[in-house]
Parts: sequence; C-alpha cells; structure tokens
Amino acid sequence: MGCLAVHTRLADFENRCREKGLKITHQRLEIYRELLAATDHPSVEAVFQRVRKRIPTISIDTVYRTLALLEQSGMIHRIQTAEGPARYESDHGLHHHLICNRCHEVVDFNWESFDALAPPPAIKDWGLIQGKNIVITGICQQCCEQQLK
Amino acid sequence: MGCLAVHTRLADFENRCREKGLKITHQRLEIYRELLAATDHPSVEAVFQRVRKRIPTISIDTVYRTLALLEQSGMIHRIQTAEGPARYESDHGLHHHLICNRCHEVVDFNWESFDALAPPPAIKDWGLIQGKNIVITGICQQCCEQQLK
DNA sequence: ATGTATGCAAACGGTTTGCACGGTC
DNA sequence: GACCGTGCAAACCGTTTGCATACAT
Repeated sequence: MGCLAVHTRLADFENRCREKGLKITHQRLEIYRELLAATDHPSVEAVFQRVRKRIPTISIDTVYRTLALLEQSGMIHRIQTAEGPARYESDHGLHHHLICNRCHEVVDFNWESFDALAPPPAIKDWGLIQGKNIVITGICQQCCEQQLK
Repeated sequence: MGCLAVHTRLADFENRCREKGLKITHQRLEIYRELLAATDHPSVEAVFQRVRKRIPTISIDTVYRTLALLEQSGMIHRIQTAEGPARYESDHGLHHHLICNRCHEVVDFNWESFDALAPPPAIKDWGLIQGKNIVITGICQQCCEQQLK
C-alpha cells in the first residue's frame, strides 16, 4: 500500500482523475504528491506551505478545493478530528488514529482484532456505511513529560 | 446511567461543581438540565435556543463557555464530529456514534464485543488515553430513501 | 473552442476574547 | 465584600464563495 513507488501512485492518480473527468493540473498533482510524501496528517495550511515551495503562485483556496475534491473522489481521507482545522492523509491502508489533545499530533496505529470484528447488529438497518474509524484521544508521551516540568 | 431521576443527576451535578470550586449558577443548571433531557446530541446553538425559553436573557457566549467548562470537568462529552459545529451529550454510559453525512443526525449504538477487546499493544507507550471512540459515518436510511426520489 | 480550474478578494459561520456589570459564595 | 460568571460587542480563524482570467482537453 504505502510501499508502492511514488511515480506509480501518481500514475494511478492521473488515471483516476481521467476516469472521473477531472482535469490533471499542475496544482492537483503537486498537492497529491505532497500528501503521498507526508506522514504527519497535514492541515490545509500545512499542505499549502509545502506546495508553495514548488508552485509559489498557488493560492490556499485551490488547496481547500482540491483536498475537498479528492476526498469526495475517495482518493484521500479527511481525519476525524473534532477540534481545530481539517487534516488529511493519503489513502494508505486500513488503520486508526491516536490524537494528542495538547499538541494535536496524529499517529497511525493498527488493530487487527478490531478490524476482524463483525459489525454489531444494531447498525445493520441504519443506512449506508461509508467510514468506520476508531479515534483514541489523550495526551501523548512527550506532552505528558512536558507537563511534569 | 441514563435511567436515574433528573433531580438526582442535578444534585450530583451540584456536588461535582462544589468539589471543583465552580459556582452553581442559574445558567449552568439550565444548560446541564437541557443536556440531560436531550437525546439528539445538540449543537451549542440548539442548546442556546432551548435554554433561552427558560432564561430569555442568556447569551450564546455563556453556552459556549459553560459547555467547554463542563466538558473539561468530564461532566459532559463533546462528540467526535469532524465537520460542522461542535455537538455535546450528557455522560450516559459507554456507547458509540453513527453520524449521517447528509442530515448530520447522530445516533448512539452499543458494541459490547468491541468494548471487551483488549487495547492493541501499539498504543501502550503512546501516553495517557482519555477517550476511545468508534465513529461510523455514512448516509442514514431516511436520507438514502430521499436520495432515490 | 469549450468548459473547468485557478487566483483574488470579500463574505461567511462558528467560536473566542476583553471588558464592565451582576450574582454567588 | 471578594471574586467568579455573565452579557455585550468586537475580533478571530478556518473555510467558502463570486467573479474574471488562465489553462487542460
């Protein structure tokens, strides 16, 4: 998943755009590339700052529009963060998130025994399921230590 | 949990406020009472509109401040909603949430086999865990039907 | 040539804040 | 009486939108 070469994933990206009739622009490619490279679940602002190094004239509106578009197309994911600005990640396999309430760092983790669990009967007749996330919140180790000082 | 009489829960509330040195005001009592009565995970605005019927002079700032305060004190919970305004619920036992991406309705559900699961080893050394939520998102039955029309 | 995507700037909605007054303890 | 909590108004931040231009197809 996350181990495919970047150029392969960019080629996939272009194909999926064509399938959906989305134009392949300079800006979209760089935004997607930046998200592929990122491991820190960046905010819109963070993606903007990074892409700006390659495309100094890009506007943050375009980053907002592009990230929303790619999320609607299922090519990237928006993280379930309750507070603060929206954060995104590329689609890199099944995993869940740990979120620090103090520094807002987001860390991936795996939980195979959960993934294997059958969905509870209660949700069967609710409707169409699109996302199933576990979000664990708390204070990360680093922030815990800083607090003691 | 949710089955205790309202006056008992309000008495508990007053006690917990005293323990924490929080003043027991008219506004705080009514905001908490409204959240106890609610089953729809109301937004700040919704709580404001309801409490306003009893206290017409209340301001929405107070509702914001009170809900944030009660959440920090662990007396109520803020729901993990990624998009849109913050939503709250009273502390009424272990459960999880279904969220409709179209109408934004939030529904509680239980998942005992998940609750019984041992936490994955990966999170052991992360830090202090405060919340462990499952958020299932999608389109509720009602919205699915409306879409077909 | 067509129509979508972009950049700019202005508007927007939810939320937070500074301040003086009012209420609780 | 001391001090926290409140209401008011203004500021704030992330995000969205209308518009004219630029670009991909």
